[in-house]
Amino acid sequence: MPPATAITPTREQDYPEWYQQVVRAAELAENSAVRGCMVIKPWGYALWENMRGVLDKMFRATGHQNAYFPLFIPLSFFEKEAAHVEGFAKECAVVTHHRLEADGDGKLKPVGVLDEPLIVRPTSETIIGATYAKWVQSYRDLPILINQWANVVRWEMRTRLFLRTAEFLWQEGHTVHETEKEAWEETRKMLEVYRDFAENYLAMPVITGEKTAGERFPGAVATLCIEAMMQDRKALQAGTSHFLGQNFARASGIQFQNREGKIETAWTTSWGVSTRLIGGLIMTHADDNGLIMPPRVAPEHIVVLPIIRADADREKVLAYCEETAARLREQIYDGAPVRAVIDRRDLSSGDKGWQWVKKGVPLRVEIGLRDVEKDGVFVGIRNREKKEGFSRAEFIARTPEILATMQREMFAAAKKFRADHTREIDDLAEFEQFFTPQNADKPEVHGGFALSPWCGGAVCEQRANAQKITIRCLPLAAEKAAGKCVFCGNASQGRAVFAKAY
RNA sequence: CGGGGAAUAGCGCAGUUUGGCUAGCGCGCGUCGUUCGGGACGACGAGGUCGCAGGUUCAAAUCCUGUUUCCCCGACCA
Repeated sequence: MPPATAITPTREQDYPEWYQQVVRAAELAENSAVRGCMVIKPWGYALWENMRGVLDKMFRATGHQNAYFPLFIPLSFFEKEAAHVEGFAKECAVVTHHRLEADGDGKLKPVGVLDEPLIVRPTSETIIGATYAKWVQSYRDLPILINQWANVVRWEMRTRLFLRTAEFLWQEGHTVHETEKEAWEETRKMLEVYRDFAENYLAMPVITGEKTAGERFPGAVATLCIEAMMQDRKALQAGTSHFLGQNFARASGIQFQNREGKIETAWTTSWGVSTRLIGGLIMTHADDNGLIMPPRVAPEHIVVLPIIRADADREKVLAYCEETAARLREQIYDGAPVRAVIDRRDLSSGDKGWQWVKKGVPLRVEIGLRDVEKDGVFVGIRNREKKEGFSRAEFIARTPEILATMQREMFAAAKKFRADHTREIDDLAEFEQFFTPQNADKPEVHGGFALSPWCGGAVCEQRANAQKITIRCLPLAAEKAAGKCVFCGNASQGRAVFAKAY
């Protein structure tokens, strides 16, 4: 007997373990021999490439260019911004030597101590800032609008595939502006790009908001973020856009002569999303049978599965599959040809089908002799229960629409889930009850987003933190006069999103 | 980094307490045959320096020391 679900355990039985099993069953990534560092497998990397492709277009459309800066940052650069140092020092990988020599026992040991240690970038504000300082002399040199696709390293104590790895892939935008206003506009504009991408491509609803002082990027004046709700109702910070004020410009010496001929310090921003988004995508959409890829970023839209009973049928069925795949590829979905593959592997059809279910390919098209004879196809739509029969012509013609519908349904389902587990809470007892599991020994999935009035005070924020609840953000859309702080009863600044988080 | 658990074939595990024949099982993998529309079956077969390094012993997967990696909880964080 096969298991009732393709993934064991189910989300309800053991959510963290379910997550890992989905990553593995979908062949997205696996752990490597290096502590905290993952191998991203072809299916996972193809997903990342699609995500990257979309984001890259969006960055270009908003006037940005790509460039590349060094992996290593001289320690002295890093020391320049005090808050930044404090925030990242504990998780820096440091290069102290530049040569290996064999010792007597046939082992290699590092020799050649560097005069100045290099840190492996945890983020690139300082090295890019130092470069920009040379590039900027006049207001005519501004703005600088640059993005970098790169890997960064943060030596985290506890890692989880995609969600928090020691090395991860990301993009980091770094911009320089003449005025505070312009830098703020950039910060908000890029947050909006992230929201657009998360919701319209990943089908992952997000709340846009501003971080509290305690949750801010080290060295930033303000950090804006997009926050998503995972299926265990915890929050995931899915992207950030920082208004850095003049802090980093001052530290790096980014100055320019303004229109009046006076020397001024520039205004900078930085913004990033990472492979963590893949973790978010999984925890937003995957079910107990594995991953479900949102069509717009799926590595393949369709897998064609030939069902061959007898050798005599093989040629006929395969020819029909080929023709079907070719005609599918002539269809345009989301501005590009539909991505379809045929899985010719000689495996039993059930096994093969389940592999694709777990990988989350949006549409599985099963084709056997029966379909060939009646010019039909039998289609599994990954976010639906039942497989459906179509005439071939109808299915091919409707494929773009089916994919678009699926994308829409996935977003709607995720949005409903979030709404179902979001509550406005004004009362402290209710607040605490909301975040307390019924079964303390083996906590069940509970809680969600509490929209509660907050006075803006760090003391009240810490009262929440003590219960592992954090203020995810102050939503940009929040109404202002929202009553009394749920903790102290003082006048609130507006409702904050409280949640347990990754 | 603190607490807990783990590492034996690709995956999941037994064996370790009480050291002792040639280290087993299920799935997967290979070949052949029968199959094939929601996880097929039979026969034969391949695959392991028991995480790594030391030590104790006539003898180590098993005992001791160190170390690496993974998982869970906590602190920290994208």
